[in-house]
Amino acid sequence: MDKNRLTGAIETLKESGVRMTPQRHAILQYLLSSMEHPTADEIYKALEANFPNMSVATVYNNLRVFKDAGLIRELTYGDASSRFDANVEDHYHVICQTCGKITDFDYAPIDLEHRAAEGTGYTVDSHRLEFYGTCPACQHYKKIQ
Amino acid sequence: MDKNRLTGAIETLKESGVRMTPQRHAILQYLLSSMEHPTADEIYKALEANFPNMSVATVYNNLRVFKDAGLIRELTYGDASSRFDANVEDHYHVICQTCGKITDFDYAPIDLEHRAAEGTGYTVDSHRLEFYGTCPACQHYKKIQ
DNA sequence: TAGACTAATTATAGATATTCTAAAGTAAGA
DNA sequence: TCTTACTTTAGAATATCTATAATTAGTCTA
Repeated sequence: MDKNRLTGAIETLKESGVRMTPQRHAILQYLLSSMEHPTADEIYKALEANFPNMSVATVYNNLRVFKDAGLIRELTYGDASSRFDANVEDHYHVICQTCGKITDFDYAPIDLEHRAAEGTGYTVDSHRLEFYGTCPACQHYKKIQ
Repeated sequence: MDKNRLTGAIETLKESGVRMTPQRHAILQYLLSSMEHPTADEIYKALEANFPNMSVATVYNNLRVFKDAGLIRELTYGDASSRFDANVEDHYHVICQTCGKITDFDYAPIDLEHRAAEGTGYTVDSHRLEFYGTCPACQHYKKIQ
């Protein structure tokens, strides 16, 4: 993991008057090191061994704190639970419809917001674009079946 | 509502071996006549008067049946409950972040799926694009406040 | 460093959305 | 009409997430 991102994130939180606690540090570290866009429950389970007394509510509370501080993004898809992405740069996602894996797809943001605004009378300030298909692993699995 | 869409939908279901029941007919009719992208609960409440004994489970069951038959699409957003869209033609949505209203935005589909596939190794077969902002009514409301 | 103040964590209960189960009902073909 | 398999119903079960209250733990000040 990029150590600077963690220290930068801690710094950002400090500036917003958010205390650093062991649980917070661990959740943040896990999010920043993960490329897997984990759910709250996955984070909870991953840290359970090191924090046997940690409550699920703590995970949710802190995810909200991080989100409010602009450090992470919440992603909601068809499945029940939200996923969290520590990459807040502009990027799109490709999602495997077989296993649910989410992969980043870096691409220059499309320029359609003003057209959407014109076409509907809304003011538009952001957009979300996702691609659906099959990841390499699941393609392979389907082939050998 | 377009009567032909309803009869066409019933025909499609028949071909997939799905029986027509009064509840199914009502749910389908409601979906096809609604421009509001209703939630399961909204459908349930709307039909409660005519079907006092209908169960919520029936609404969910049938939405799944229709979805599997390709007659409707399920839309999931940040808020808790799914919305259902009987318009399965290619189109995008603009969503009001203040009141939750969802408006269709007809636009020629963007052509990025092959790039997403190249960039990630996935096979890509669909995409979803949404715009977020403020609807005309909420803009007005904010102005006069 | 001691004490006080405030924020964070924990455990638990609660809210909401959706699915499951088993029994009873019903559409549609023979 | 009869039969059979699919549907509906009611209610329980499950899952995710939030709210609450009590306890714990940082951090600030003297």
